[in-house]
Amino acid sequence: MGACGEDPLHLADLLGDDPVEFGHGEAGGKLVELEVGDDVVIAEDRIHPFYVRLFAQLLGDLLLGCSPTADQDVRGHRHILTGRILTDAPLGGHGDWAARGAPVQSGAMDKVRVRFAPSPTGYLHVGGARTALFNWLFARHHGGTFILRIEDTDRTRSTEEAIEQIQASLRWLGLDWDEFYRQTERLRIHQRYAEELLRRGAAYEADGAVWFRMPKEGVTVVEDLIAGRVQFQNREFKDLVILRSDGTPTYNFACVVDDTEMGITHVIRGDEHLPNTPKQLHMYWALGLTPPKFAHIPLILGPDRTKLSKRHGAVSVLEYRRRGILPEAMVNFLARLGWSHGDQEIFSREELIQYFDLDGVGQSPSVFDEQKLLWLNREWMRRIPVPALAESLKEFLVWEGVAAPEQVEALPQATLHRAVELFRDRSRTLVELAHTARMLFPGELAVPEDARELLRPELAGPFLAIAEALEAAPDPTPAGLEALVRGVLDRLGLPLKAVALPMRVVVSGSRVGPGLFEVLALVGPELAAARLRRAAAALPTA
RNA sequence: GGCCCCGUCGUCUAGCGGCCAAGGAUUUCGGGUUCUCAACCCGAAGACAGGGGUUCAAAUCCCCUCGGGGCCA
Repeated sequence: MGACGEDPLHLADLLGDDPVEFGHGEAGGKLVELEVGDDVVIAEDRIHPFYVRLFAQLLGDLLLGCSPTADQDVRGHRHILTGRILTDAPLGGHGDWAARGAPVQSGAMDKVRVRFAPSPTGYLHVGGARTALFNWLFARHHGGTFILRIEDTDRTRSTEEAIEQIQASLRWLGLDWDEFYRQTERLRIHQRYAEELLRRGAAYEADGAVWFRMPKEGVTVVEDLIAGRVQFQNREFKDLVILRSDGTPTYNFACVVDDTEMGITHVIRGDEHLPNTPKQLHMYWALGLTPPKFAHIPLILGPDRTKLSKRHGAVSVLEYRRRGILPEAMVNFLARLGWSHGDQEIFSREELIQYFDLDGVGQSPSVFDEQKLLWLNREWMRRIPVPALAESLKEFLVWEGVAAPEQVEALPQATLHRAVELFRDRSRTLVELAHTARMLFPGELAVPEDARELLRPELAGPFLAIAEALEAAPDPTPAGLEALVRGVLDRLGLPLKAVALPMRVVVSGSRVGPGLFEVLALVGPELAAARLRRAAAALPTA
């Protein structure tokens, strides 16, 4: 279409009379005016730059037909799109801020938009999860938008399964995303930006690839929200490939383009990306764009103080789920790794959202300490409402082979709830809780090694007497059973101490656990009696 | 090898020049309580990497060294 230089074209002319519904959610709005001349101007305060760009993509051919213009000094909430390069309207930002080393102080800051951008080459590990969490918390704290962007440009190593895993991990942690993208779907956009760089002379073609020109003298200053001011000597830089000969973008370039296109305001990512930042800054500047703010968070280390990786054992988020860690505990733990709020240790999701900000993030790397995770997990086991915990427990009962699904379903809810109440104080994980719950189900309980010597032959008589009494128990409550058992023991002239521990072992399969009478009531007098009888028969004969 | 980042109890951290003979949490070890375990309560042990400055005063600011890590080659 040859709209350039001709009469202003109104949106209505392109799309009919009605204003177009555009975007969704809070960021959505209505386009009221669109002119195609030297510039395309969309005037609508409520619309976010991202959607403007999205729309521009729809009109891509039209825009590409225009003669490009220089970037405008954009003011207010107006978004000016040139024929090829699409720029947003950074509020109060000016191109030379980083050169001067002064962070952008925008009076009316754009609504926060952050992203988590994993490459789908494997499961989500705890380091990535922490980065995702910090981004999510930052977005939620500021009422902004959290974006999940899959960096799947490396097609040989990216898998669909990994994408599923990452999403499942984030969902489990309760980190919901507002927008979702995949990099491979955006190739054309990357190429368009590369063309713009070529046109501006900031890039050149060689060996079939497109190279970005890096400055070779002076210094580049990165004003990091966490690391502070970091200077790089430009003589260290070499030109870098931004588009490979096959047309795919390289990491730094794709990152800049996507962050621009998505209107990212804060790039919160791992410290390992800090050396990439000056390269990215120069690309923003070459494009006439105001860069987002950067916040590089210190890495998470393994016990050997090297970057956490597979070598350190369990690092997959879903692996911790399988181990019976609660998402509440994991989130709490991850948040406290590198971030703090005074002396507080336990944070609910709501508190984290309320308190989290970048000024609470430290500068030094932290070691992933499973001990503390386990402690937090038990704390959360005690805080979560019993019905919810019981619900989570059910799948572990099956996974851990404690009971068949139909057995789990057959268990009275009151029993399950009571069991959770009694056991959770003594369990650090749902897995432990599940194993403790084995006593609830019919079947033989193995006598643990450390309890063998408790089962002495002379207990046969008392066991049988108690079993008999239990079979006729009039009151199956803990108090009722206590009275019953104490009565039998009084008749036999035995102190409770003499049989309590062996009984617990026989009835529950362990020498540790809740109060004896709680256990009897929980297991039920019938099952308890059966176990006592079988034990009496199996006792070693003197 | 070059560049960059980091350095408070084993671990997570508070500390942002005087309130610190360094606080909390976890871990470990004692004690109390109980039929056992857990929980709970009380207690113990445990750190400003080292050296120079600046200052009346430094864990806090500056420099060097050492140590650890990351990125690139």
